[in-house]
Amino acid sequence: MYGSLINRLSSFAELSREDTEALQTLLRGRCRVVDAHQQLTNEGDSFGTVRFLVDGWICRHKYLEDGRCQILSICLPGDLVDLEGAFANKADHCLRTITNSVVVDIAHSQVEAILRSSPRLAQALRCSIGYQSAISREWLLSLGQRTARERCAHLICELFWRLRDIGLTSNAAMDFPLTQEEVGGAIGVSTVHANRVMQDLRLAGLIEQCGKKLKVLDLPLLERAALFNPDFLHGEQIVRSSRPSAERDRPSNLWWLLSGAVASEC
Amino acid sequence: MYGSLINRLSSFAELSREDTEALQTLLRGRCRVVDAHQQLTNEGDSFGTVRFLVDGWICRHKYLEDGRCQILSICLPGDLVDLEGAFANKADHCLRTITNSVVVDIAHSQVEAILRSSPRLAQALRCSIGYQSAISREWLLSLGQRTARERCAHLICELFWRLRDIGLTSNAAMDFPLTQEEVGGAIGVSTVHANRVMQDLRLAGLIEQCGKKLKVLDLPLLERAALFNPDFLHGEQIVRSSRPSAERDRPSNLWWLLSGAVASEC
DNA sequence: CGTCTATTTGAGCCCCGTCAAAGGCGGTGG
DNA sequence: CCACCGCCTTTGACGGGGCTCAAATAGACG
Repeated sequence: MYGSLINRLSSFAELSREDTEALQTLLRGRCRVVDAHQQLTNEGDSFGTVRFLVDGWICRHKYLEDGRCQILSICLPGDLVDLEGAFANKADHCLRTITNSVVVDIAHSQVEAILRSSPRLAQALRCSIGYQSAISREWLLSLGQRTARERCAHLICELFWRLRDIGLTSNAAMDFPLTQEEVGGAIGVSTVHANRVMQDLRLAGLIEQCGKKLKVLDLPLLERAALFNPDFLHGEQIVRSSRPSAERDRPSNLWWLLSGAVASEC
Repeated sequence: MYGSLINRLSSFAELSREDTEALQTLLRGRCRVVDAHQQLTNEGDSFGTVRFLVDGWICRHKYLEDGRCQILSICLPGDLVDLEGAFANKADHCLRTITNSVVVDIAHSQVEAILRSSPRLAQALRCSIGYQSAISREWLLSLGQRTARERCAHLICELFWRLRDIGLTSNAAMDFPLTQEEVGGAIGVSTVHANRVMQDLRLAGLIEQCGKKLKVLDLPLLERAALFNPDFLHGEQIVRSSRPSAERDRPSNLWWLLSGAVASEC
């Protein structure tokens, strides 16, 4: 049940048996099932809890006053959804399920308890924040500089790698529950144009779609069409595997400093 | 000398006399002057220090392999530039000065010391992170949904409000050192089109430019042309003024929790 | 006063948005 | 099992926003 969540966090830090068990205890019985296409959060809501996405796809999006809507990011199983809660009090954007989803809302005090008990989980969450902001920067680059075709290819590459990292691909096949309207909202083009671009990628033999499934027929070519740099998703993991454990647990970065400052008040 | 920095941080938390003095002591004699258009950081650099922008304008930007380049954000005096250092080990983007600038590189240990001494400074930095990611989300919305004219107007509004918040406007006038190439890089259009759009705003009587100065002739109209929502920049400040101090200093959010977890290791 | 950079202007083209309508496909009810 | 309905996908035509190439003008600086 929590496999993808554990997988995701494990890719950021080597979780011990106690860590995963503590996580499972925390989540057990708290899961909430939400139907597809449900609004989870609205602009102006305050962050009361931390939210884990255990299963399903969710998107964060933001409206212009005239109704235009941009998807800011797509959350996959294992993602921590309300990271902004750490740095702001009110949401400036919305949250909506794409598929049927399983989410867990956890009171801050409980996350606090479990994080206190495991520096490795704290490390995993820290990496998760860095990971998601790296993706945001890549989306800025996409929306500003890539063509619609490149953006679409890039989105598919990103989702493919992210799903692969959490074990949700089988060979070259993956779930792809996004409607073309959602693809358009993510890559900043109209629904009609999203359709034409997806068609183009199919006709070029790069991908194949059947229902809500997508198969990557030629990953190298797709990545070339996307100007995709696979490293951008794996900055954290790379660090993980290239450094001895002791050093990795004591990163010389701001996180520690700011943490220390706050901790001094306790 | 450090006025804008103190101003900026003061807008996020009520700094005491000791806080500002400690900041000044930390910065005194460490300032480094950098010419305009200098590369400060390259992709792949590791984050060794925390960096404050004391004076000047800096931009963060990211390249596509074929040379296309998108500006991710613009840093103004008082901004903390290397926030990513808290969440990643290597930079996935670059840093370049727009104007002559004054920056301070501070070793992590020293920031740690000063933050330990002041929870209010830690609060200010936390808000700074939230502030900057709110701006990033707005840029995503801009690049994805606004037209070039709206994006350009929005950029000007954003910079105007941000400069005003740190006391760097006089009435409706502000510095505007961006070349049209940089404007284009920020709003995701070609230099030529950035020129036409700026001209359009001038002809519409919304702004006036003279050298590196820009005057907002009709702020309400400019904001309408930008679909600008002034709240988006002031989420943190609003919280600040609408809550009693005691409660504000003890935000019930993730920041504390993650901090606590790391602190438990010390 | 010459040089370099930034701004401006024009022409032509193509990417992509809009509008409109025609399939496809799954689900629901009879 | 079929008919119907709503949602999603697909297709076409047309117009406009924005890109490219190219060249002229204006400023900044030594």
